[in-house]
Order: sequence, then structure tokens, then C-alpha cells
Amino acid sequence: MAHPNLSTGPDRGDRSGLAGDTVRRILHIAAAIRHYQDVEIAALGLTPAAARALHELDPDRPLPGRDLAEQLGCDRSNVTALVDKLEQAGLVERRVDPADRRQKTLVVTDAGRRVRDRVHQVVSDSRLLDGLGTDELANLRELVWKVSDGGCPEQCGED
Amino acid sequence: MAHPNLSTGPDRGDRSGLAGDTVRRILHIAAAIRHYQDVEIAALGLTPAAARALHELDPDRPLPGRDLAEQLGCDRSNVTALVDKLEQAGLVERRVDPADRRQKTLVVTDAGRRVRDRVHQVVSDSRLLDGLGTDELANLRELVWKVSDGGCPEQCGED
DNA sequence: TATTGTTATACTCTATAACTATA
DNA sequence: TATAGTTATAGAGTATAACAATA
Repeated sequence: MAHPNLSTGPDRGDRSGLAGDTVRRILHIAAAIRHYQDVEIAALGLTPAAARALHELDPDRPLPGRDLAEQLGCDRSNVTALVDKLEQAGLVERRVDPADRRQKTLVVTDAGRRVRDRVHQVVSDSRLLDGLGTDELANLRELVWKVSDGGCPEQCGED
Repeated sequence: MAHPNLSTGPDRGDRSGLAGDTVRRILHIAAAIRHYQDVEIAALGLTPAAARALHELDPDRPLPGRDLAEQLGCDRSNVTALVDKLEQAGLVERRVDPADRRQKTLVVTDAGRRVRDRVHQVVSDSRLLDGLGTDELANLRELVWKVSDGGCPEQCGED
């Protein structure tokens, strides 16, 4: 394991127990968020993976499938199937890159832009945080930013 | 949609934008946690779903598969395959309940207890929170507890 | 030879429906 | 008739390996 922050029991009071509790709770929250997001994604006629692929595409900066695969952290072969779905739905177009005919540039269509905006709304749906006060929300945001990359919410860009 | 906390752009400064940022960041963190946990789960010779099933079983209180399915939030048919794996690995035993011969009680073996303890360590692995100070960690923990069920970390039990 | 996209294939996870044996 | 477990099947997600076209 080679990592000290591990404990078997509840162990409340020491840092390991606190951190372990927090990690499990974060996973629990994420699963809940995913659950209702997936319902809304399905209502858009997309699978979660296809929605994420569309969301990852920048309508103003088309890119080859290889780069999308890298952004999604998956194999190129999966991008083929994902883009198949998006293209069939008229949300994305494949265009052979004249400069390198091996590559196909992925272009978000006008319809794709609209659906992508809806996807962005869905993945930003924050109903689970409604119970937090304004200061608590700001506090939570700073903490999760620090956890995810040690950056600062005010200056850094998005995901 | 029927929910007001939605925004399309970055919109930093208003509550919707803050909350959306936070939600996406939480999902990002959860994905990172899952990623390294899955690696360690695989090192135990288990799939993530099988590990979760084993973790959900209480070695001191055997229960029928139906209850495990409910705890996992999945269909009974999946439990069959999951327990197949766990039983084949010698971690769990199926025993026909004499009181109701339709039911099969799931009993964690001694080997199962040991692996389950390791699984608990893995799902509590908090390396991602190492960058937080002690007070920040306590702060984060209170906030995620409030989000996940409005409860209080000091009094309530585990997941 | 190396790379892009594709295809074929396989495994995991999950769901539904139908079956069996009990109750 | 209803329930517990199982089986068969299907779809989604992801991975590897091999292939064609291109560089």
C-alpha cells in the first residue's frame, strides 16, 4: 500500500479516520449526483459517455479524435463509437483534415452546440448543494479546488 | 429541468455559477479517487463491483442476497454473478436458510474478512486529501456530511 | 516505421424477462 | 399467488489487438 492514511475501523478523532470518512462520503455524493444527471442526460437522447464526449468538445476549436480520446482518458477505439452516435444524432461532423489525411476533425454542429449547452447545464446541476448556505458553498468550493489541483478558484479556468 | 441552479457559462460570482463549478469539481475528484482505488482493488484480484459487494457484507451479520441487492441498489440477478465470483474466490459462502429454503444466506469466510478489511482500507484511502491542513479536512468533512444527508458527523454512523 | 481511425473481440456492469423451487 | 435465486439476454462502457490509409 505504501500509504499511511489507512485505517480499518471507524477511528473517528485521528486524521486517518476523518480523511477516510470524508473520501467515502465524497464518493457517495458523487454517485448521487451522477444518478440524477444520468436521468437528464437520457432525456436528451444521449448516453452518459456520449454526453461527456460532446461536453468535452469545444465548438469553437475542432480537434482530431485522438485528442478527444486523450481528454476523455479512454482509447481511440471508443471515440469511434461515441462519435458515431453523436454524428448520427447530427450533433457532430467528421471532416478529413486536408493537412494530414489520416486525421478526422470533429466539428460540433449548430444543433450540437445547443445540446452541448444543455449538457453543460445538466453536469452543473447543483440541486444537491441547495442545503448549504452561501458562505458554506463558497467554503466548500475553495476546499474542493484545493483538493483537485491546489489551485485557486478565482484565477484558474474550468475543468 | 424545473430547477433554478443552472447556468451555461462560467458565471463566477453568482450562486449558480459557484455551485455548478463545485459540482463539476466534486465529480472530478471522485473520478480521480475511483481511478486509483480501482487499481488497488484489481491488485486484490477483485472487480470494483465485487469489492463493493464484499465491503457491503457484514461478516458478523450474514444476510440473504435480496438484502445485498437492496444495499447495492442493483437487481438480484447481478448479485448472483457477484457472489459467484466471491464464492469462487473463497471469500463468501452461500448457505440455504433452513427457515425459508428459498433464501440463501451470504456468509463471509475468514479469508473474506481479511480481504474485506483490505477493501475497506482501499475505499478509505485518502491520499487525495493529503494537501489539506487538519482544520481544512475537518471543515471539508462537516460540509460533505451536511450535503450528503444533513446529518452530523459526530453522532451518525457510517454510510 | 509510426500514427489515425477503424473493426473485431472481450470483459465488466447493469437491467429486464422468464424460469425454478419454495412459500 | 408471491418471493428468492437463477438464467438468458441485451446494452453501455472500456480495453486490447489487428488492419487500412496515410505520413
